[in-house]
Amino acid sequence: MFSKSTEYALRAVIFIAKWGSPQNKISIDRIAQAIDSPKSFTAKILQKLTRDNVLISSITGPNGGFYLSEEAKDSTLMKVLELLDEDHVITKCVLGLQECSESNPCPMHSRYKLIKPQLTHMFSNKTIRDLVHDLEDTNVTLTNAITLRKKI
Amino acid sequence: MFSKSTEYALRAVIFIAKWGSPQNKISIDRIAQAIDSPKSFTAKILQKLTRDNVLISSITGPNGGFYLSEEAKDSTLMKVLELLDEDHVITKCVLGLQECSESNPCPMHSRYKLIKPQLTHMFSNKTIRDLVHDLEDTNVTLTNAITLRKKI
DNA sequence: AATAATATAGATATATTTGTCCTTGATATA
DNA sequence: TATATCAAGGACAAATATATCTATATTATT
Repeated sequence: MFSKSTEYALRAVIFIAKWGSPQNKISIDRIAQAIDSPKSFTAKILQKLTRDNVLISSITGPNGGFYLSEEAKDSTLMKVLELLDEDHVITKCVLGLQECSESNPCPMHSRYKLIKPQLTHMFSNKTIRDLVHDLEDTNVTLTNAITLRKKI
Repeated sequence: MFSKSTEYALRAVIFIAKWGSPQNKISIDRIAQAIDSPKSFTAKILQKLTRDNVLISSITGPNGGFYLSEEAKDSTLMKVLELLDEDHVITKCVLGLQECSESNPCPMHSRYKLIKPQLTHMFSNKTIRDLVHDLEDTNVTLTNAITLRKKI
């Protein structure tokens, strides 16, 4: 559904939000290992998400790394999609028509219009803080188990 | 959501099913113009869908072209996704984890599992015949109006 | 049999995505 | 102030997706 860039970004943001804080920043090495993504490529993606410190914050130097401010944790994962210009994956016509709408519908429009809001809702109705909180007492994962096994 | 290849394929199959028959085959020129897609590229994609005449049938030579047999019209659009190996767009983990499952869920799993079956259903609960029939008396489109305007 | 119209197939070109590497800049700490 | 540790940024490389072009095979019609 999403590009690899976006998949990495979503996983990274959740990981950073869960384990990072201004007092405990997370290095790109740790992030890439945790979410099983190519390090340098992930670094590039995170750069887009740190622009203007809207979502992710970063600090260089020793004990530097990435974290989310408490304010940033009020954002939703939809913010990630927007910053990467990938929200169109959800919002655009499934048949790729540029002007698909209620008055000029594609053959799938009447059906997809019932699903689209659910996808939007899925990424926008919970703050990152809530999402991470939900995860605290579950066995949820962000890593490919198959990769973990290789590393062991 | 889908690749351009898949978007073109879905639009093409619907168009061919609506206007084509063994007695009235549709040329690639007409298809590409109707669905607003690059001709040669679309031809390549249709080749994949004509393998073994599973979905689209084709005949070379004068008055040749593409059509769907009555049997093929019993298929669903899910068949297009399968033939192009794009059903994973719907079925795979939204965060890109290879082993995301009920027992090893990603943070979005519990939410996406409610939507995934609806997406599958959307592409598999109606035959292409039914879909085309639904379209007969509606103002549904398969073309980018903006492109139409350019051509006029 | 010749011709024209069609899809098929292969080669190539272009654009985009994904990925790596190396240098630079920033900063905490010794 | 020197050094080590971190992200930022730029250049490049590889893989994949998208697109075009040309030649070939098939077939209906003349």
